Amino acid sequence: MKISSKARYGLYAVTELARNHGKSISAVELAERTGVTEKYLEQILSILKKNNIVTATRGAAGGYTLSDSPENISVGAVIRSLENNLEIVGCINGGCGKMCGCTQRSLWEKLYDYINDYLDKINLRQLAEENI
Amino acid sequence: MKISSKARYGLYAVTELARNHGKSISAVELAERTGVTEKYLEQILSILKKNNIVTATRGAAGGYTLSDSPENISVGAVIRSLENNLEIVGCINGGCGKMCGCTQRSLWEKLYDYINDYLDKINLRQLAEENI
DNA sequence: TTATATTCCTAGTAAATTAGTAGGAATTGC
DNA sequence: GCAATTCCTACTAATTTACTAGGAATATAA
Repeated sequence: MKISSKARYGLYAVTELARNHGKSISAVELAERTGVTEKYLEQILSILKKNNIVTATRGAAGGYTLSDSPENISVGAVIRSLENNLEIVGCINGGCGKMCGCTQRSLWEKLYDYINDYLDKINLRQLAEENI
Repeated sequence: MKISSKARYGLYAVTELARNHGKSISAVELAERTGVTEKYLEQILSILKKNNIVTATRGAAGGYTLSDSPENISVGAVIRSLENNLEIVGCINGGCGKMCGCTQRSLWEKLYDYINDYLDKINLRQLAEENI
């Protein structure tokens, strides 16, 4: 149960975009500033684009920008885009008489709700200003 | 960011022990009831023993019991024993001028505190009685 | 129109972690 | 002594994560 580096790297990138809101920053530039390799960061940014967190413009002088102002983008939205397994455990042995996920279901459901609530309360502006 | 099956299986096992508090149950028996293979469950139980969650007695008629009454053992204690990565992200690029974990440190620290608080509020008795 | 800088797309590989298997030694109760 | 058990350790398989790589598509500017 840990945060993937993909999610952390993505959060680095959008934090940097939040600090420069309005400007378009290329993947190369973001890679340099965050210390993540360009190609890997491109993939991460493409996921963020699909999830409408960032907007990309192609061609020379292109790059990435936040799709909305930093205070309107929650850390939760970013993390949910990049973190694959922030999900509930299903029923493992459906109706087989053994123990199954159902005993624990409510436990994990609530836990994930907690996590999401917490992450949704923090926005990129706060993160950029290290005001958490 | 998901709960490992090791942790879930371990929680199955201790839940079953909680339901039969006082009795000693063998790994074979527990494996049968939970649907986890015996050898794997043995390993899980040995970790729980090291963390003083369960007590084992060897030899014929031996088996496992909870080290304390179910209401005194929190789900958090069980999960922390079995889940390797319930931890804070350290500084990744120490003082290198790139972005590092420190920007996000407070974020993840608080998140993990939240998670632990939540899991510590629930004890094995509640889980056994599905009273969550 | 040509060079250049960028995003975009996809396939592949390497590394790490998780999950599970296996065998047998040590211990205990009958 | 035998049977049932925990305990210990090494190994393998499967899955996921993390990255590498190449090049097509697109846009800008000289």
